[in-house]
Amino acid sequence: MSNIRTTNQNFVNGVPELLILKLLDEKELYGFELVKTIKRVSEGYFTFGEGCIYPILHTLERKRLLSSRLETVNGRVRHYYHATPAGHRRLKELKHEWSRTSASIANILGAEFA
Amino acid sequence: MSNIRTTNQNFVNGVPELLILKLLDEKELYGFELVKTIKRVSEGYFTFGEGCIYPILHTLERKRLLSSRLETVNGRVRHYYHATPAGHRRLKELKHEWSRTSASIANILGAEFA
DNA sequence: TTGACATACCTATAGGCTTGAGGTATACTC
DNA sequence: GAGTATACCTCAAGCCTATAGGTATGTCAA
Repeated sequence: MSNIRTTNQNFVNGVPELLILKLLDEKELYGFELVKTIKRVSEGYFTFGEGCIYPILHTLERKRLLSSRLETVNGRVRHYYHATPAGHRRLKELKHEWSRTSASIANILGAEFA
Repeated sequence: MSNIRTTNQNFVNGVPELLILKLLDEKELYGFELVKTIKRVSEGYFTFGEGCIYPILHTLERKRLLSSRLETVNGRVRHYYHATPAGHRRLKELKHEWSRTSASIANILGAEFA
């Protein structure tokens, strides 16, 4: 309500999880790369920091919606994540939920009730 | 993420404020009526309880985005709320924000990045 | 006349999610 | 040797919604 946020604004609740599952359902990415990818594919509109993304990755892995593997590149360790079949199903659910929510709001905003 | 909610689900952050401003920009409503109206116009999809709506009404009034008047009907007091010009402007902002967010998500969900 | 239910207002606690600010460590470049 | 980019991580604070209460009046049926 009182917006002290300087990066993202309203309506982003749940969006990080949706985007993470969407991107990792298609392609394996590591955390740092994912943070940048979300910014890039949204053309700078969504800026979810590492403090937002990393904990979600850990939670989703714990819930077996993501699987991960380690790879060392140039002396630095990368955690690559990928959606599991359960993660794929969860993505479908979230997309459906998003689509219903989005349609409801569009419907209300486009109508006159006076 | 871990959804313990039984009524609304994800993606509703900021939606109550948006809908309140939208409805009260068109027509004067009292709190209790507003709660039912949101449920009705969303065809039961959004169910924001009084514990969610009343505090937002108070905050928006304090910020001069809503004005109110009292009316006693059948011995019961009603607080009628209506959007002020500032509330109208805020609604325009939120609609724009919603539309940008919605478009960004639709764009990402509809594309392939693999 | 009592009890149940709807109306109409309100508050408070708890919980989830994002933000923002940190911290650690390696590699590369100037 | 300092600065910047990479790559991981955690934590406190803040915001918002959900849920569960509480108060009080009016109506209607038993």
